[in-house]
Amino acid sequence: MTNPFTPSEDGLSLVDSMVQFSFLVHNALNRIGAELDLSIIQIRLLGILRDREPTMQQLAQHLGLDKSSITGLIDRAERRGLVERVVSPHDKRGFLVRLTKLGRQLIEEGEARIVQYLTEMADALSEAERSQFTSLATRMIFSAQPYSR
Amino acid sequence: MTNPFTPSEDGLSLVDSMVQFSFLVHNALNRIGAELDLSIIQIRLLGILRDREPTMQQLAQHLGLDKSSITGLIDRAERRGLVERVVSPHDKRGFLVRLTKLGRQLIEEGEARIVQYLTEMADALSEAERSQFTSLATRMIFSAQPYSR
DNA sequence: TCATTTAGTTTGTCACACAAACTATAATAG
DNA sequence: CTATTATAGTTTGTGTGACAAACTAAATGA
Repeated sequence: MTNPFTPSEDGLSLVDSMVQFSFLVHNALNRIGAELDLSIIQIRLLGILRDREPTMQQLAQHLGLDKSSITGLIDRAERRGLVERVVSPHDKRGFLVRLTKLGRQLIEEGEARIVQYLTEMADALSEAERSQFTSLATRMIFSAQPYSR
Repeated sequence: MTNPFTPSEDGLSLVDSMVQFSFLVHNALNRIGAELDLSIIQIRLLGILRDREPTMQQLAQHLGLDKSSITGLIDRAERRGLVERVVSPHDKRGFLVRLTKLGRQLIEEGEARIVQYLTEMADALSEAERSQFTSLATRMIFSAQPYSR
């Protein structure tokens, strides 16, 4: 195996290409987020809220985080006016978390930039190759074991 | 565009598949790292050191971090005995950063597990499809603009 | 009604990232 | 060959993000 964590000049192995591709996309999300003052976890948060109004609990599950992490995440987003806690109609202990107008604008702008950048990135491929890639990646995504050991 | 930040059940768009694939790999690195008490940034650090003895400066560039972040990163790794600072022979201000035996063992074990998991993930594809994927991903990697705006 | 879950917060701890100010050495200009 | 400037790295201060354990208040249910 060649070192998968540093760019070598050519001829990547399968694993190298998977890792480096992942970092490439991840770094792009990072930088695009930074332009809008959003971290990756905040992008994911707002992305989830785009079409959902989950409880804190459900957010924790969606994001794979501890509930105590969600408190802080929502606190900061709420302080910035991106999100609001709405007391749950059927459970006075809980909240529903909802995007504000500002939050919606921000995530829409962010997603637009992400789509643009990633689409440009995929311009290196032909149309046929792009759907090839989509199909191969999708198959790995849906067959992947939720890593355990 | 469908929401790229939450798994939908099927028919991913190109951008969705890129983002989700990236998260899938990233999460795997995270969890595998956690088994060995390594963060992703530490995995990258040790990975770089596998075949290099860079200065702090050069590490900052490799990792795309501020030099002050490197100080802390190396401090923690050194405290754990994974890495050592060696005074640079030609510049008494600087250091070379070097893997210790323990550090080398750890990154080798980590990389082995990463290779294993990602290889399994790619088992969803045939041999021909795997090289397809490698080639497509590699082309995107090497043609990617270092995102600017 | 009393005991137990459940939802979320608080507190404390740590990693990571940055920027600005700082120290010490190196390099360069006069 | 000194005086200035640049460079390498650390320190300090700030903020985000993550976790675990202890806690509060509401809901459930025996």
